[in-house]
Amino acid sequence: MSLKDVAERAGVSIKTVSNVVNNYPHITPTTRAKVQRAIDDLGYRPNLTARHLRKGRTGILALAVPELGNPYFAELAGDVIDAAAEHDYTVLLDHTQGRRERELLVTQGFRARVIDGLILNPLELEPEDLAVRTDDAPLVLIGERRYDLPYDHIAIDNIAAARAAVRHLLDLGRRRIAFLGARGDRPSQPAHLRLLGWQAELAASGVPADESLVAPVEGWDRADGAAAMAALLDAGARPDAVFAYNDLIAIGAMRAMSERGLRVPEDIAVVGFDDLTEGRYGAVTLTTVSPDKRAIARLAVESLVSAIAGGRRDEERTPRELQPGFALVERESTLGA
Amino acid sequence: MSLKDVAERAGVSIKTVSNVVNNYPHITPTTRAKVQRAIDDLGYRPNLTARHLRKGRTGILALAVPELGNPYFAELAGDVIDAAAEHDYTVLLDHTQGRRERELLVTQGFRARVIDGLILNPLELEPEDLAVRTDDAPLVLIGERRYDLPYDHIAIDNIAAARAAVRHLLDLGRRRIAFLGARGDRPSQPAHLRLLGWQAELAASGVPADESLVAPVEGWDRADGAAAMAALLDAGARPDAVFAYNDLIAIGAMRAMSERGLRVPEDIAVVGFDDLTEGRYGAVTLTTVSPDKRAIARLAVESLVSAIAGGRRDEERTPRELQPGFALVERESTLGA
DNA sequence: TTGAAAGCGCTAACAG
DNA sequence: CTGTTAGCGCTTTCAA
Repeated sequence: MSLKDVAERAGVSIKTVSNVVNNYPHITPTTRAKVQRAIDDLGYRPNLTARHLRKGRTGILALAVPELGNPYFAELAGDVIDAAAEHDYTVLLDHTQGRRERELLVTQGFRARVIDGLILNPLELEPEDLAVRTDDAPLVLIGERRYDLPYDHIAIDNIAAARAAVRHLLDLGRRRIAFLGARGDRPSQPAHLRLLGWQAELAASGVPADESLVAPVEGWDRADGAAAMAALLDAGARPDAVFAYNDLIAIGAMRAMSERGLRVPEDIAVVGFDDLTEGRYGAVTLTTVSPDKRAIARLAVESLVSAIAGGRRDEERTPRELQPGFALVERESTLGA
Repeated sequence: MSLKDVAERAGVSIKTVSNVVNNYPHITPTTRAKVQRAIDDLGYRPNLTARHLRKGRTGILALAVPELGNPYFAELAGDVIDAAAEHDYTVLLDHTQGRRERELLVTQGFRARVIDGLILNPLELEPEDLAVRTDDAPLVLIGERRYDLPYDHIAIDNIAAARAAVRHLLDLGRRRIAFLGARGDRPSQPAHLRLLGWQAELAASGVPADESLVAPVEGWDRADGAAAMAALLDAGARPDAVFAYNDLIAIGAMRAMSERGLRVPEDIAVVGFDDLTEGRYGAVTLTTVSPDKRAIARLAVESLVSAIAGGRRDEERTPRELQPGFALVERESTLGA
């Protein structure tokens, strides 16, 4: 069933039907009614694929995040879907599992021209991977990592956010503040900025940064946090506070502490990062850095939509560094019940 | 850039290029090399939209879940994406917020013909909404609700699963077992089967089903669980166990208990449903019914893919009721540390 | 083994 | 205000 069928049934031309379907204004009410009638009778629905082929746009954006099992990305994805809907775009979701080859595949546009643009949160992708990108769909980057490439990048000020977290712990009188979430193998990678913030705030307060309090993690989930905390404690470290790369790691760490009979915050105060809903419902609610996810989603979508509409090629654009706000949310894991 | 450009550059016809791109076997190596060279030089990528228009299929499935913020659906979505990828399909994700009109919109195919099929987890949709469905993309239903309509339905045996949970509590000697997650306004709705299971298992054991231990919820998140538990306790109920509709409600309920100084499981044992990773990292780990999410995802995708391939119209199909397995995972919230 | 040509369903000129 | 026509880029008969 196509425009043609409707046209035949209504006794008009294809163009007229198209006009009705697209709400083209100058149509006599009689014609419109006649056509509408045929549309209803036949149950006609326009074929968007054909429309897209013709217009060169599909109305689909892709969002690629490392892992939907991480509530931060799930919540963000929901916000992106909502923001995209406001611009009449729908969202195709990918998860890369934080693996470089998957991230690479996504940026190289393996959906060639079914998407109009891509929002990517890279974890392992290297600048050179992005530099040789050939796909011409607009790309917007989100997340902690910065690439000095001609793509808009949306992320909160991670260093400032980390400093605020550490500042809060220092203000509470804690001095032996551990950082959970370094990557031993590649020190410059994802958690870099938050680690820098930790160092900077300690330095600014004249508190020595004890490297034995920096714990590496294997991944970014609760199990990794629990393992890292256990390793830290087993190695004999005695922190009085923990700043975790994210809430999941913080939650895993708290579990490890409770298994060892350590109390939060009396023995060890904990601050996380992401403000997951999950952190508000533990036995001890979690103090955390709360990035403005809605703003991140909105800015990413707006950036992409304008790039698509503008039809500018990436190389011709001046990339923007957009920084939504964040807030430190103080809860029981630092303040007590 | 199109096949035409490549053809011109290679000095062959469009068809030949198409053959190369599609790995059509009977091509002389010389020709293939020549064409491949042109493809590489030009950086040609096939336009999937055009291919789809021609073939009548898009290679995109849609998955519509109530809420990505609920980790159960986020985890399930990840599994569906993986299962779809095995069949060379990609997934377009929607969230309906459990609102009937959004669910309706999705089933009526507002993405008309950009998707080849739809997997839907309805919450509020009524049978009559589905009965008048006109969109002809195959549909597969997942989740607790059953509709007697010609669509495959994939869900674990909710009554049996609920009974196993209640059985476990009874075996531990609990007798005043509350059910958290009824919907006061519409008793027949989503949580129906699990409530039935609660009733059935109590009846089978000769334990009276105390209706004052059935607590309604406003929604399905942690806050709803906390509110329901608080209301139950404030009303003077003194359960010695709680079976929650899902893990989020159970987690919220445990938070409400801990705020009142009640201990889990000493004072009240708790069983949830969904087996979220989150439940394994609280101060008290959560006993829960663990549905086989991977199997649900796999079956849903396979059902859809075969319906698409078969080209059968819904009315002609014999709907199947597929039941993946589940397991009761016993943890601290019923067994203690 | 390769080429020519038709057509998937739609929109956008351009006419009338 | 409405009709005709030419493609968007691809696959697919049908020939050569």
